[in-house]
Amino acid sequence: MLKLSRLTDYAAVVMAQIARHPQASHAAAELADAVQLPHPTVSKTLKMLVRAGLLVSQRGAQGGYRLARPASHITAADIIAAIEGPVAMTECSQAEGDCELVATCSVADNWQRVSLAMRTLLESVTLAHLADTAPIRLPVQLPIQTISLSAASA
Amino acid sequence: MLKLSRLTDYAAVVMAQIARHPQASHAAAELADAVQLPHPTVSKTLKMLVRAGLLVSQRGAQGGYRLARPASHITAADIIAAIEGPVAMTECSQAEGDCELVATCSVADNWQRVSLAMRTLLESVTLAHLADTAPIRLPVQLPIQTISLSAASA
DNA sequence: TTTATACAGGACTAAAATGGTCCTCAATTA
DNA sequence: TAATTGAGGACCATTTTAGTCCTGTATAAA
Repeated sequence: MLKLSRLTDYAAVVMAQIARHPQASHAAAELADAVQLPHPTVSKTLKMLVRAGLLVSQRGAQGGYRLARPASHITAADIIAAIEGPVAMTECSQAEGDCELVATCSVADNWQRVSLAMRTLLESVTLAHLADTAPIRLPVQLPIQTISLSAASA
Repeated sequence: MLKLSRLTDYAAVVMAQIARHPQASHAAAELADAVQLPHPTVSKTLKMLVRAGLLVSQRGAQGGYRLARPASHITAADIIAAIEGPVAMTECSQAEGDCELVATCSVADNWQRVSLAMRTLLESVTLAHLADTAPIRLPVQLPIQTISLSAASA
């Protein structure tokens, strides 16, 4: 289904919650309560987001989490990558490319272009967009083949 | 990783193989040999593609598979949907929407817009594109917010 | 009519990913 | 020093995925 994992969904919701109050430090318990999800799960998600460099944490009383950088500089691709690893539609779209069929695979090139387009799309959506209640605008309604996406432009 | 399942990859490769020789009927064994994948697995994939209406099959000697319609009318989204079900990034982007948190979920709207954009992108890529060796062109390099994607336009 | 070919459908298994919980340790602050 | 709060990782149950195989059925050619 080409679906995000549930944890990624949680991550987005939690990040949006923090983004709406960027000054404050948010404890895991507080966030779990705010988004109506179990504490351990939210906590796990937060730790992943810290490791990915999207959040900074502070221990101890009055500690908690806050954004590592402005919401407008955190993208949907960042959040997805923090939980699921890099956005890549196929094995061979990854850097390491451990698919041994690349040689005989006739569609690898074009799948990778599609994959790149998806990544570009996800990079164009920021946390500020997600947290906002106003509809975001996305560049996808043009007829195909009007605009070039060369493989080299990555 | 927002990755396609391996079977979906196989499906794309097999479909491309058929698309390159649209007149002939292709037996599962022949295709498995052509794409260098095990017969049972290719066979399973083919059956799924038939059930999704992307291929038509003929039994018996000289039977096999061929495209149900021209390659230019089969999209990447079709192929993905045939194997993995409808393209939807989040639970709540699906029709049935069995996520009971929608009410409290603050990002549902915008995730659905992103999901829609992804689907649109995948629908704009055809099997003819995938099977072709020429680079495809995709509409994703525009700056964000120049073009509107309203939720209602689905 | 018979036989070989080739797909249909589904059962089945092994392996991996996912979702979720919990425990112990470390840092910070009042 | 005690209370708070995150870090890290172990752990388990469940689901998904990948892959194989078996039995049945349709078709075409001999």
